[in-house]
Amino acid sequence: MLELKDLPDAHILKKFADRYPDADIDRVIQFLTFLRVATDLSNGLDRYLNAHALLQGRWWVLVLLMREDDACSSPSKLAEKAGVSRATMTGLIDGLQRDKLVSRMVSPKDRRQSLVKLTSKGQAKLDEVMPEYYRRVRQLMTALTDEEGDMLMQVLMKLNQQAQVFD
Amino acid sequence: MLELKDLPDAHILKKFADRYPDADIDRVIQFLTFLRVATDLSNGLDRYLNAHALLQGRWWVLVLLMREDDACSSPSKLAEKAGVSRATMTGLIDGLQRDKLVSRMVSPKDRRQSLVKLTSKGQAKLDEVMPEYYRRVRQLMTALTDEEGDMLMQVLMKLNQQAQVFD
DNA sequence: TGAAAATAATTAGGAAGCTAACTATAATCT
DNA sequence: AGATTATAGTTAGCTTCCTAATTATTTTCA
Repeated sequence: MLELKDLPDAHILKKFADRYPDADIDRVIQFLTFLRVATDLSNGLDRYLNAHALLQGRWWVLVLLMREDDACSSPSKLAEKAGVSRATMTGLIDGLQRDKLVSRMVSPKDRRQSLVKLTSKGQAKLDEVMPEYYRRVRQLMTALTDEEGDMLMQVLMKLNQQAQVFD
Repeated sequence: MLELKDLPDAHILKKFADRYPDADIDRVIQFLTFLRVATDLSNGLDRYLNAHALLQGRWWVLVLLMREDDACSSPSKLAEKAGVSRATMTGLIDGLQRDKLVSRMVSPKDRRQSLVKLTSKGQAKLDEVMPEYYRRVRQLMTALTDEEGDMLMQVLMKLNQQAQVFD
């Protein structure tokens, strides 16, 4: 997306502002910086997970399964909770099953449905990854004061309410 | 990643906190909410661009080219500015060239290098997409007060300085 | 009851991202 | 000058995401 270091200089900004008078430079920079910082943090998380032979999408499925009392869910529920399509969830579960971190069986109650279950190997993988993950998130977020943290949440909620502006 | 609507309830949080005592719930929620809102906004931008037969990666290459005085750059410079690998940039340029939005030629000065140039069709595509893009970004970001906008940038810079916590 | 509609999961095909390996060219350094 | 090293770009093979189409099963309702 955008490297923070090379935000456009005044000369370039003028060129864009002349051609596109609706541009609000400060707000565009806020928007792009927001996306860029989030992308960088997401990539950082991926690097950490990768060192444990996991990736963000698959890791999140394990976390969602651990949330369940019986460590069990269905692909469509997981897809909805993870915010991805059911087709994507099929692929994530395929990979996890290949690595034996989850098991898949047909639901006895509804033969259309699968039941995905966290295996003991999957739980062990979480136990390997989560403590250090939590320590690093704490380290990251304590860069913010409590007030900044609260403000950030408030701002995120406001932006979330505007999520349909692009539709 | 995480649906804002189904953040874990107290019962689940206790389960995780018991097993992983280093978890700092509030900060984890801040972190995950940040990634989720950014993902949703990025997907919104993609939906908008998609309606104009563009996608975020390709669109950004066009924007970077328009920033140049001669509408011209090389794949590796573009990759660095866009924050993607050179291999990814090759693919983005392939797609743009197929749609005749950019042209590619070998540099006469250094035969290893390519020169990528925004075509008039590419500029026309930007002129089609950018005004409405700027209006929507303005609409999105004016949900924040000026103070909130300033605070957001300050927070983003702080988080950016911590980008190496996952290494 | 039996046809139509809805639901769950998958497959197919494509985009955008990555690393690692490869080719071609240019620069450097004995 | 010639061998080595560095640089620019691409290719190959992988993951993660998407939409649209397909298959199997269940539900609905005429």
